[in-house]
Amino acid sequence: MLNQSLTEGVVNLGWTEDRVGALKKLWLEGQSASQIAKQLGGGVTRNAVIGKVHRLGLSGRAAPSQPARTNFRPARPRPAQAPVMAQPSAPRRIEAAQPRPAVPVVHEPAPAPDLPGTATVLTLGAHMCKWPIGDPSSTEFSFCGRRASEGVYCVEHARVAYQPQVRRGAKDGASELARSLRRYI
DNA sequence: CCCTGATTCGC
DNA sequence: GCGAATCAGG
Repeated sequence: MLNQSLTEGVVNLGWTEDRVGALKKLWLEGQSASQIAKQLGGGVTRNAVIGKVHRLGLSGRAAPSQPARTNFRPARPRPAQAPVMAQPSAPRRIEAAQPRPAVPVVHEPAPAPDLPGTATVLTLGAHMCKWPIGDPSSTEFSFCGRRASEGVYCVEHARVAYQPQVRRGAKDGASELARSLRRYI
């Protein structure tokens, strides 16, 4: 069998129509540049993907993972490799953002305050339980939201929050505490 | 420190 | 045209 695996590993396939098509598809699906780069393979980096996306004019999609930065970056103060003189008659103009269809802002419906973990920082009222649910850095983060009775927590969470003290000296008190806390994590 | 996209500019 | 380097930000 002849060697047909010379192209294995890191290879620089160009932007064939196939790959460009895949890029468009994945990008429009909302995949991040790094994810796309990973799937395309061929040693393409996320920078390459982003660069291609811009060249294709695909930038600014419906569901960007994160809002792009708002500040304009002044210039790139890079340690110049060669002291080439600047072009006097070809100043780079600051291109204003191209007019794009305004992105409709979707408002979430008010969550039911009955179920724990449905109150967001926006909907959390004064008398709602402020026990955190989930990872605070996640978009899924929320608060318990039930009626607060003991301080800022509901009855159930107040018991956890205001545990007076661990009975030291008790047999295996630590694991007992851990067990009691486990259901709240 | 992880990640995101944006931009510049040497190649 | 390409993409590394760099930036700004979550």
